[in-house]
Amino acid sequence: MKTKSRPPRRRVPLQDTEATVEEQTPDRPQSGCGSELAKGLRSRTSRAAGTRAEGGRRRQGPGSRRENSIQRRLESNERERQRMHKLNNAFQALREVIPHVRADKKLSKIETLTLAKNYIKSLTSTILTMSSSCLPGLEGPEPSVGPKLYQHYQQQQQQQQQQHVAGAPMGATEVQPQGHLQRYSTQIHSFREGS
DNA sequence: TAGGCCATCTGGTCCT
DNA sequence: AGGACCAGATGGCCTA
Repeated sequence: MKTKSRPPRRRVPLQDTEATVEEQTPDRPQSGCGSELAKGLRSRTSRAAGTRAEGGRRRQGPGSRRENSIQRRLESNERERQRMHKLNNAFQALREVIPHVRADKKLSKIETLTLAKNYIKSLTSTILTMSSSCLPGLEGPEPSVGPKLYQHYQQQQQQQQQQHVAGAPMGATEVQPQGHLQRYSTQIHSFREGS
């Protein structure tokens, strides 16, 4: 297990591999895995760009098909990195809202997901216990109770909207316990819309 | 040193 | 066609 976070690894571009040594983190030499293409590319390009005046092949300059292919690959790698960074940010955000015993120890991804699932279950159970009298038909801590709870919330929202349209004023001092649910609802809708 | 965790690259597949 | 997503491979870092 880890006790401290690591600095992000630096990528080593497939092109100009040798020229980018200074990009590497000092205590974190480059991962060799992704460099296979770079190695092959380096050896091949050095041949192509080298002193081979003899022989038939025209030198692969910028704009060639292979150069374009490599460029696309590099762009794809960059997008993939960004995607993984976003995923990791989401994991971090999740870690920060999950209570766990050892706050000094960073949760792994699998621990984060497992704890989050259990946390949601326990919260759902708590809600049901506290409000079972007001939410008929939602008794019991069953796995599918989350969607039911949300369904009930939606019904409540519709009723409130109807009342509002009918002119029934919402009490000015009325407590709004659905703040988080409201956000949850908005988020679900935005996910559905792909935003 | 082994094992766990992670970042990154890569090629395939799906989706828009 | 191009981007998003996914899973496998690889290798580095850290801890027990």
